[in-house]
Amino acid sequence: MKNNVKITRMKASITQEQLAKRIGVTRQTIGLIEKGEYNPSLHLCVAIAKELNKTLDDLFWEVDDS
Amino acid sequence: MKNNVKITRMKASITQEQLAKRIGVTRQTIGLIEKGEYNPSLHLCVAIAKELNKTLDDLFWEVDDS
DNA sequence: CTTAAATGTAATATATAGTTTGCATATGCA
DNA sequence: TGCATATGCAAACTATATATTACATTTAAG
Repeated sequence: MKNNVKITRMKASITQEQLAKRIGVTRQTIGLIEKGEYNPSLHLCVAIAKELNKTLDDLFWEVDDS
Repeated sequence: MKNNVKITRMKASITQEQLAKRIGVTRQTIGLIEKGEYNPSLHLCVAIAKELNKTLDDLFWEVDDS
């Protein structure tokens, strides 16, 4: 479950807590998603993408470690 | 939870059951996702997209009824 | 060296995604 | 008419995403 949430959030200069609050979810949930330890719901993925002005593909599609 | 799974699957000329089996999920799950009554996991969305040779955005991003 | 903010992590609880089974209905074909 | 395939639907069950609470760790600022 590798994804680009962490790097995108940091580029936007907001904290996990700020992102979580705007989406209506817990800080822990954001943390676990960024760590790749969660398999988030589509709803959540869409909410995160919209809040970060990205699309699903930007954040969650074929992400490679590099 | 509107999406393009049903129309894409039908264009590919496969049944719900075939798609489900290839993905490793139940027919009912595919049916409910197509009906928009489920909030599927990211894992599942990715599996469906790959099986249908589409991306997440193709199937699940800002889908409009028309 | 403190203090506060940001993040990691862990236990328990709750909501819901996904399974299993089974039956109903529609449609195409012999 | 009768049979097989594809889909809809519903109840009860299991697995897991997410919440809640709380504490530990890091880092920057005073």
